[in-house]
Amino acid sequence: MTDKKKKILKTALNLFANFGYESVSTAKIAKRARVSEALIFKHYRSKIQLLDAVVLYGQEGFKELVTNIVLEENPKTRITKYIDLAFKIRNEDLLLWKLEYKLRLNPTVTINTFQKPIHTTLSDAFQTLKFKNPKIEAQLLMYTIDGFMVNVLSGEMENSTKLKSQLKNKYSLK
Amino acid sequence: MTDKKKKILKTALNLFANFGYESVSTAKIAKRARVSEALIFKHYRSKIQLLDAVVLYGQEGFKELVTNIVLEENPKTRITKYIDLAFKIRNEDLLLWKLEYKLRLNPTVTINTFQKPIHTTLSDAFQTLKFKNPKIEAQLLMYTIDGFMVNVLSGEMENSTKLKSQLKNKYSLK
Amino acid sequence: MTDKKKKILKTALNLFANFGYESVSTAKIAKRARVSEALIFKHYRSKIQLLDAVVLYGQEGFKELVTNIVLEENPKTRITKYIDLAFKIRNEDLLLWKLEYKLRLNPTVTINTFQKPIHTTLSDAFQTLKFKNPKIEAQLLMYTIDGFMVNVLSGEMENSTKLKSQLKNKYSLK
Amino acid sequence: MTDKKKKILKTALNLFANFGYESVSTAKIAKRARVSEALIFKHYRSKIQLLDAVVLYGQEGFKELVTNIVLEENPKTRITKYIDLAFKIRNEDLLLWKLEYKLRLNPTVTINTFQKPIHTTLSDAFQTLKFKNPKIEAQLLMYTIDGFMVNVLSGEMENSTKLKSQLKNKYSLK
DNA sequence: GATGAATGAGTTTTCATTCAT
DNA sequence: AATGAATGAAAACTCATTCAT
Repeated sequence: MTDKKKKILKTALNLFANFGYESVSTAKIAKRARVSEALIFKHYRSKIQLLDAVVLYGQEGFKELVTNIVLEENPKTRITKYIDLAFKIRNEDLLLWKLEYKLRLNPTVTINTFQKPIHTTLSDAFQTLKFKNPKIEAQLLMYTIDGFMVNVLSGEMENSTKLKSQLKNKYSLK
Repeated sequence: MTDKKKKILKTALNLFANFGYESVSTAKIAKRARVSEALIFKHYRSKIQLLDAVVLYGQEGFKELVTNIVLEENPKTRITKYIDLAFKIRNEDLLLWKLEYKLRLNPTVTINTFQKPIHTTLSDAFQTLKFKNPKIEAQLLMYTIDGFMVNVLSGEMENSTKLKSQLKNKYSLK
Repeated sequence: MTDKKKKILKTALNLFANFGYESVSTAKIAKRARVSEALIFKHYRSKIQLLDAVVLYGQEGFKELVTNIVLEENPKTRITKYIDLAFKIRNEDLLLWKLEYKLRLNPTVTINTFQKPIHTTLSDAFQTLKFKNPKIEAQLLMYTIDGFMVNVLSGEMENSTKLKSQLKNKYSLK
Repeated sequence: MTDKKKKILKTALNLFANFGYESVSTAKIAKRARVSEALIFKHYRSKIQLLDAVVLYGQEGFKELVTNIVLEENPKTRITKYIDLAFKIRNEDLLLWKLEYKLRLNPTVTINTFQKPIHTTLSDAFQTLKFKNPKIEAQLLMYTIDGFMVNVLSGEMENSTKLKSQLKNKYSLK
């Protein structure tokens, strides 16, 4: 992957995440990435396939995070890790998350959200911890995190430390 | 408000909610509403002001729901009502919710989300019920509901009955 | 002629003269004249016919001025009157002149410029005064005035007193 | 500058000069120039900037003419050259003049009319020739030429030979 | 790999005009 | 006489995409 090809990808991620796929023209991407508009099409064939590539590239980052959770043996730690995920997004990952949630509400392109493996592994953890209805429990926790993310990503920064500890308390985590 | 003017508003709500503001052209709205494109601009001046009008029109509906919660005196019932809100969206309101959440992530236009009054009233309820950190508690509940909504609105219909009762259980509601 | 009909005419003159026929929409005229757009068409049938009416209305004013020159018996006074014409445009007539010259360069509508009678009467005056080539002489004087007008109307206010006396000097007028 | 880009410029000059900026649509220009409408905007960004470019392109031509007058040492010849300017417009320059005068009355875009340098150089000539009030004299001559131009450009072709010689006579030029 | 030139189909918006009341 | 509602056609401009080099 040449420098310019990568530059296009990163610029597209940045713009799509911040302004939405529809609001960003290929011309704008080209300008920001300091490449010709034609090059975008040489490398990615169409705007939608560029989005595809961006999403795929983003998913690389997510995969790592998910794996880290799924492979955690201790159920409490596993849940803790999941919760921590949302509360300490690395700056570089912020764009990925923004795009992810935008695409969930505006499914321009099919994305793999890793929702299912997360749900499975959390259900398993709750079951091991003898929670009633572990599947439902996992679902509810995931919703809470989703809701938190949506709010954070739309710009409202909360005092997340208190939130996190209170949430962990609910599951007797520290 | 003439029939056609209202028709434009409803059509716009429908299309904006389902496909997003950017993806819907005024031509498409006009066609679906069976009016001339020019009429949209006669009545609403610009596409963005049409969105404004749509949002305002939508908010009318929300106001009622929020009032119903805020005015509830019994704290337990108040929280229950809030939870129920998300779990039994009237079909006619579905579009409003879709648009609301789309706009939250893509703030094309400033919307009043009623988040603040809801938070205040829920905090108050939790305080009355002697919960620790009632504000945080309210916040977390709201996130859970938000997360649920996001998932529901992006098309994943869950077995919501179990979810609802489990969630209510957490707050010792029935 | 009703008040509103006249208001439309005057507003149209004002706008056409200042911004040009093409740049002024019937909507703008209606707004400024505080009448409905439809009324313009009730009274004048079309935008171009409104211009026609405006021009005709303007010509009323000109006719008077021209007559005043043509009927002047003394040749020197006649020429003097013509020169004075340009140098003391009444404020109310300014719009008429603006429109006149705009239409001369952009003949949207056929206008009667009174050029011919003026030329005839000036030629006659110069002949009486024994000028060589009185027709050409008249033509040249008319050009000078035209040029002066074009410059005045495009906003460049000159120290016209000196100009006038110098010009009159050339024809031994005072 | 590619062929098509130049073609657009020339076509625009032609149409703007003959029909006026407002009356000529970009669609018409594109059609006449046998290019896509989009290309106009690729090359010139907006209709008004196209006019800008046209004017700039035109001014190139004028600059030459003006220089030729200003650099003339002999005062009589200098004035003669100025007068001749108007009386023998090269066919290719006609469009430039039309546009120039149209824009003077309808200042859609700021144009450099070279009025000032011409006035200075003519004043100087008249002073050298011991005319009284050389500045005013220059002004009057310029008005006469302006007036002549306005009339010629609005289509009234006069027997200009006689006019020219009579005008020159006034300044004892041949 | 990279670009500048070019375009067809679309975008939002404005236009002059008509019609029912 | 006067208006508000309504429209077809056109306006300027943008879009994603192709192609020759």
